[in-house]
Amino acid sequence: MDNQLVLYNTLTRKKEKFEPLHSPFVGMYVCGPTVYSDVHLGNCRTFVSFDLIFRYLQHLGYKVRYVRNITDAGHLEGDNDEGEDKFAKKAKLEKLEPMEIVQKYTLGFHEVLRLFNTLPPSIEPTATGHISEQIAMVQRIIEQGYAYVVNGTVYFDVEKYVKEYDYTILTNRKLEDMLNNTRELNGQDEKRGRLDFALWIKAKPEHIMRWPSPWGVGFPGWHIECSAMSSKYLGDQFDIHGGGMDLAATHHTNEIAQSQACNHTQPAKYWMHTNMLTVNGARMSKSAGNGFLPHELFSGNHPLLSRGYSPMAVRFFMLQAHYRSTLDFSNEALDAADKGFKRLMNAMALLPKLKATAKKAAFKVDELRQRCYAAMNDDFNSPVLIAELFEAVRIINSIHDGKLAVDEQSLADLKTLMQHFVHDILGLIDDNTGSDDFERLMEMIIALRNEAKLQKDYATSDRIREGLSAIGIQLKDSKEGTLWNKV
RNA sequence: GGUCGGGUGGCCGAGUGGCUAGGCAGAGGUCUGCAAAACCUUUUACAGCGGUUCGAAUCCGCUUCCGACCUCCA
Repeated sequence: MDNQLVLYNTLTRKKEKFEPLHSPFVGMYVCGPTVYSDVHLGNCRTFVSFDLIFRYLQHLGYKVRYVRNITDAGHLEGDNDEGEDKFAKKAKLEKLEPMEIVQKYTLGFHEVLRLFNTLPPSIEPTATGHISEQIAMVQRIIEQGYAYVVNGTVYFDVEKYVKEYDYTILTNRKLEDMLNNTRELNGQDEKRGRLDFALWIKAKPEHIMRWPSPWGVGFPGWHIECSAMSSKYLGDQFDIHGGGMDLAATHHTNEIAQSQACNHTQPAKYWMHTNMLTVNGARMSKSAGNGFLPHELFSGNHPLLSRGYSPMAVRFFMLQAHYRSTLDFSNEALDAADKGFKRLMNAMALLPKLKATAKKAAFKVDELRQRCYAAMNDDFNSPVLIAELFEAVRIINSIHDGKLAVDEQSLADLKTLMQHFVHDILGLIDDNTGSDDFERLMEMIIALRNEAKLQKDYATSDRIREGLSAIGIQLKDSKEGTLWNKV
């Protein structure tokens, strides 16, 4: 754990040395999806980014407890706690029970993240499974004097809170500005302050998802679930709290307020926020309707897409940008990433075939490894890491071509390096290989072609090559024999 | 309107004061029966203007354009 990892902390707006509260244990909480519709790609980017972080922390030897919630209750349409319940609305549309909606989209979410080769979190708690914890937390906030009850709904008292705590610590906004910019609430306003938000909401008669509470039948507010579940599984104070940047201003600001009011501690030491995925420069979002669904991207079945891209190519594409930068989506950019990814995977496939050729290698694996760690230690800079790995690709290809000397130890080190950084940390695997039968079939075809070549029957050998090319299989002749890969 | 973050070569995307990532695309070469792949070499940059400095893509100021948040979204 003696490493130089630094990460950007939204709380302080600068990079800080990573020092866990209770090393080697690390607690990390990431805000998960609200499962009332298909995950779109922007969501996936956030989860891929935190997967990279999770993987790297584990690689460094930390014992990470990664908690990522499933929001399956309490999230309302629109603002001001007066909108319709998202699950109830969707349930009506699809003529299903709200929990059927939850189940359907939770399964879909898991399937997509599996395709992206993200590791499952250590704990994946649901909001509906933690109603009593949320009620207890609301109760405690009331006891501490930071919340009030109006007609069965409990509101957080921001005005009281700001007297003792910094409400805008995460975004550095000025409170007056926020007050001036908050829209007037139309009609039946129960809140005392314009910035107050609901911790527990009284259920209207038609509301389906409802639970009894000390304040009557209702359901939890959107922000309280994360505070309740993070403190349950990670303690009142833990190391990393993450989520998309769009959550910082409202959701995370309110989470901090709730936890401070309840426990009088800042819940997380480091707050990490991932940037947005954009399409033609504009944020990909559910409401803008410019989002792709993952399966549309994989199949290419979308007006904005010229073809489909494999999940691993898309993961690679995402990791080629830093998690705090916006990433713009286009066919051109995806094509470029796809080719680069295949180049990397071809080198990975070549690696086991390499043999030591000399007593001393003509390159230094140690220096390369150090640069790889330096990249990741600098706030998980995967694009720089990938640039270093392409140096390794060049080395691997040159060894294979017989143009670069390598000794046993360097070769072994190179293999370990690639295994660690490509597979374990970046989480990239070749998703385009064939089955064993397919491999044997290709061996046979290549043998037939080589026989034809030996007999200078180029008409036949070219026919085989072109025929394979037409079905997307590329042959690569070299001194070591003929290799193939899917294009 | 307020707050914040950006504008890097044909495209994507790193890089915070000098040693000018990387991928894709383009050009030339080596290899090859030819090709592909691979390898080598190579062309296009730091929005504009001014300032600080021996030296700035990198720091400061102004201008301009774009985006995010402030309202559900990762």
